[in-house]
Amino acid sequence: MSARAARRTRARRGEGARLRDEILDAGEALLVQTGDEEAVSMRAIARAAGVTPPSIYLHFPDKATLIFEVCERQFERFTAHLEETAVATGDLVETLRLRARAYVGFGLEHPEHFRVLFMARRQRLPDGVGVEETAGGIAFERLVTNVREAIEAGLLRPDLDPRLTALGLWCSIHGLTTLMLALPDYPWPDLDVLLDHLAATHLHGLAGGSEGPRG
Amino acid sequence: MSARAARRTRARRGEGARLRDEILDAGEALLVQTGDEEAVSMRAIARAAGVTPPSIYLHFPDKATLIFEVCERQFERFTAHLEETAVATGDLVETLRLRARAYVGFGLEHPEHFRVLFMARRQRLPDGVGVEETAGGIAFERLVTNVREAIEAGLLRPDLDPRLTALGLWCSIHGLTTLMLALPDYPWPDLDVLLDHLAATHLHGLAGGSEGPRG
DNA sequence: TGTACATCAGTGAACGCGCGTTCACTGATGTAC
DNA sequence: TGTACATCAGTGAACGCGCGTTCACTGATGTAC
Repeated sequence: MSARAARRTRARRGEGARLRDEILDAGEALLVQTGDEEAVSMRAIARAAGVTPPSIYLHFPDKATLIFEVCERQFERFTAHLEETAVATGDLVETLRLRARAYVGFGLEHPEHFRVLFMARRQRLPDGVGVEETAGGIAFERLVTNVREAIEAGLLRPDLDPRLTALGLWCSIHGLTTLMLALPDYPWPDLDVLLDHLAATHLHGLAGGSEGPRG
Repeated sequence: MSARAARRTRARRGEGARLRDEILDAGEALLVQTGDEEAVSMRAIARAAGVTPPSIYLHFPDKATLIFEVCERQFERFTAHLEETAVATGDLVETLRLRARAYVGFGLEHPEHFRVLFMARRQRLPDGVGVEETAGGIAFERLVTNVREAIEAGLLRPDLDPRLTALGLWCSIHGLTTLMLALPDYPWPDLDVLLDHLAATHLHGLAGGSEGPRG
């Protein structure tokens, strides 16, 4: 049951960077397979990549940098997954629902990836990099835009602040996902029932038209 | 800067259980001080308690059990904090708001405690213990009751399912807390603004009366 | 067409470390007679 | 009032382990002449 990969054929001259990708792949695979961030050691990664530990240092200065890059990749995959799903409809509110479903779905299907992205000790940003430039920041801006368009189209109340409203949606969906991951023993209702309830809660509060709020 | 405690005076006969509490205290303190669950080793706990590592085994069979008990204590403290806050008013909806504020407040003030409670690898339940019997389960039942009473008092729509509604509230508040902890670099709006927005979103959707939902 | 040499992608062995846990023990405290 | 002894709350040294990282090296690949 060793996780040792097939014997690697050594890269040819000028192709040294090939191992770099293989190391990232191995780190990612280990994260998912073991489901344990602590189990992802330099030695385990080297083993999985079919290489000796010192080889990793030809491509990464230390473990922290390696793990950070593995997470970055994951985040890009996550946001790509969200965007793929979100463009599938022209209905702005329906798009919001699909976005929510995709978010929860990713979390439940890739719990360890999700954990690394959002439940890690602290999301480190490299110096000089603003939140707006990160994959996560960009994805959130798309959600803000989605909400703003829904407001402008009259689907949501005109007095809403798009950013605040997007944050509120994010909180609900993120909370649902993390709670389901953290407390798997809880007798959760059916996911569709939960999402429908959240959608109804938000929409009946946010929806424009004659049945608006008293205030 | 050693974390070694003052030299302990040995417990008298029959008072051996004293060290048990001191060990739990030390574990808890370490968790908060270092802010790192991995830094809480048996040796570090022994050091902080002013005792040698083997002494711990007089009171706990292994590390997993010790850490589990530290977390249990934390959870009880957390729920006690929630209940203290929640009984401070007779207004049911206001009580819900206070509950939310207390929840977020606890998370932001005790990030490591909160992390251990909800962001740990997997919340383990001892065999034969149901969720309803845990401190967390009991606290959630109180929230359900709070919501049910608000519905019965006509403060929330009569067609709402109390449990589902309580879950929805929990998701929003828990999501807000975990996101603020996970992404401290994000330019978060003022907490009061956020909570007011979430309250408005939920209330305008959940509130009973003439402006109810179309469905 | 051959050969000396530089470069490059790795290897193998070792470092010092802190970890969870075990084992045989010590020495103060209390009790029986 | 004294003393032998059981009990109890710990101690000190050691175990085997996997970790991140370093260091000197090897040997295949390509290049200059």
